[in-house]
Amino acid sequence: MVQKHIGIRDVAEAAGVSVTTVSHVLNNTPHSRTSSETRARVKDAAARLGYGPNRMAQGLRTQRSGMIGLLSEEIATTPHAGRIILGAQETARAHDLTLVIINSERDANDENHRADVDALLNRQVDGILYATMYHRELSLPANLLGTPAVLIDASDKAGLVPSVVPDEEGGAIAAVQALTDAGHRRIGFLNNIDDVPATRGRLDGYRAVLAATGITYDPQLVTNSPSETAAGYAVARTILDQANRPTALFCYNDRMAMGAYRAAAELGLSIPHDLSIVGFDNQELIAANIYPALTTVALPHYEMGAWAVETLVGLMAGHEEGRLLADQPTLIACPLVVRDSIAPPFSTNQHEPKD
Amino acid sequence: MVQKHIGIRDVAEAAGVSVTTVSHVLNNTPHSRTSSETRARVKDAAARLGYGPNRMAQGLRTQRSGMIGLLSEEIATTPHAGRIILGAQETARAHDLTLVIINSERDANDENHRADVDALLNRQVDGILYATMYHRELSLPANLLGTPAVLIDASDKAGLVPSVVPDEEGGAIAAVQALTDAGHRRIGFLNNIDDVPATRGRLDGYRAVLAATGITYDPQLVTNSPSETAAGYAVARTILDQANRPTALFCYNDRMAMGAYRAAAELGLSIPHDLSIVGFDNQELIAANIYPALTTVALPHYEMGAWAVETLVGLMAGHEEGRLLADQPTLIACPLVVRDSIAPPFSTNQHEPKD
DNA sequence: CTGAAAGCGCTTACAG
DNA sequence: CTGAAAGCGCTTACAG
Repeated sequence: MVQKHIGIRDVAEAAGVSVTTVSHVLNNTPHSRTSSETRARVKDAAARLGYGPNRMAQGLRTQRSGMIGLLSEEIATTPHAGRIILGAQETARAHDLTLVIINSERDANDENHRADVDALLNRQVDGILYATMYHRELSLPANLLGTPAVLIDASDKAGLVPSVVPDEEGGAIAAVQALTDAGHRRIGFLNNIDDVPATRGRLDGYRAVLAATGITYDPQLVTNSPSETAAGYAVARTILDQANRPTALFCYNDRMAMGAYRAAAELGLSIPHDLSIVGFDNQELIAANIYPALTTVALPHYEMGAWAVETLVGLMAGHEEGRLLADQPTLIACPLVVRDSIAPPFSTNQHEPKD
Repeated sequence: MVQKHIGIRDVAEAAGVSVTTVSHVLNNTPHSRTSSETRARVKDAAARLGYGPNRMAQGLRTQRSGMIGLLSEEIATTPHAGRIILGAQETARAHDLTLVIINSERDANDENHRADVDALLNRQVDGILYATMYHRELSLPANLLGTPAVLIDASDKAGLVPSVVPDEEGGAIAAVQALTDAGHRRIGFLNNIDDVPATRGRLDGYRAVLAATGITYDPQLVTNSPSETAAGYAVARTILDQANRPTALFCYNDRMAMGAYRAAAELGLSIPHDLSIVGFDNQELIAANIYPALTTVALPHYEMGAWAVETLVGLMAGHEEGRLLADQPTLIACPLVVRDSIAPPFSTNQHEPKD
């Protein structure tokens, strides 16, 4: 039942050649010549026996494992993780690289991170991807610096390692512009309260659109609160209770938008006709299932995973461009995902106006 | 900068002993004796140099890679994936095993699956975890059978490989019982329309509670529709429009429950006072953020991942118990997660009755 | 065009 | 109690 695993020697025997020759033809070794007749015999034998090279032996010999490690924080805590992994995994596979995933502990300290990196290093990974599960700045474990590495959804305080992050400002611009394009001038912004890049970038985007459209920035319309549904509800209630209330709300994330939906319902405001709402994150589960479906901005998780692997591959090949990328995080666009939560202001009739 | 990677020979030199001795003390080789003085010197040298064994060399020599492969379908399409991975990954780590993840294509056919398994086999994984992203029955690629393997959230038609699945019936019992315990007798069930184990199991659970409570099964109260929010809304509207409408709804999943929430709102029914609702899946993003927060049944993804690795480890060690598990899927409990969507029927006052 | 041989970094009988 | 040596399955100068 358990047939002995077949190796390169078995192929050589079956083809009546040396293992050297088998290796040459199967790897297409450059500068090696083999008669096409021999090549055929070898390939045939390999296929017939179902031979696949032992990657550990290969790796030991070539000093390249063909594996890259993905070190991620809270892999499962966030619904985003999957798409980063998917982007990294598919791109890795396209390069014939295997992705090894290691999850760092929730309350990981520097020592834990060191240990995680060491675990990967002992596995002889050729490079390391370091992903955090929301966009932030961090200082890296020292042992990461000896190996090709790239950061996902995080940037390196010291600017030594290339990193890729979402273009928060651009995403906010797309969101708010969708609102101004629909004719809104009084636009509330339920911002996060944490001092993270997303909070700053999305505010910048909001202000940029206002400025470009000639709308005066009104601090009354901007709030900072925890980025949770409950806080979103509370803050939306407050902001919508103003005499001259906004006709549209830009929410820091989809969960806050969910809270805003509830506030609107309680106030008898119909979305989008009495109130337009745009979110951020594009958490499908919420955005696509809430009623009406939420127009929001997508975080480019898949793309960041893919970009990171491509860049890592370049670094591993010793390309210099990779190193040049290190001092500035690379921004990936956050596209607007249009659903049903935006309409022109005061469009009290149930049907979209045809124009 | 790039210090040459240190190997066992460096440690041997530094400690003034042979590599054999280093290997013995670092691995705690059974039946090997080493003076405690030597042991100390070796350990000290290893620590000082920051030595970690090259796992590829180790693996090549011992014929065990210390890696297990997780083959998963649609790793990122579902929010569940993360918790399966997390459970598997943490358990693997506890056994000093590394998890290698490979994502099978969305429209994978048998040939693709064979190729995925081969990729893992070439990596010399010691065992394979095969996860589908929703509970179903499948036939396995032939090349999987030569290696220790266990199925997650899926069962093997041929009964050759151990598998772990959620206890759908038990979960449904917990859900419906929560309703009957609150005093409900007319309980609608918005079931899925697909013929999958969850559809059958959850219906069985529903009927079991009814039978145990002496409530006659009323087919009018049970629907089959796609398990989406929109269909959940439509079906809930219909079922709640009946003259003698149910006082509670058991929903196949949280998305359908979300649709039911909307139907209730439109009909002016306040949850939970006019209508109690219980869901299934415990998709945090929905269940915890919807208002009122949804009482639902959790799928034991983390636990399934952990169980699978434990079982795989047993299989790899050659334990016979593992093999015995193969003919019947192992069931893991689906616990009820109590939130705010259940109340006694006709509890029209806004405050919970104190008793 | 083809092959014999060394060696990647370990572990493990075996000898002393 | 300690060490010399073989060998895991490959690749790659090198020789012919």
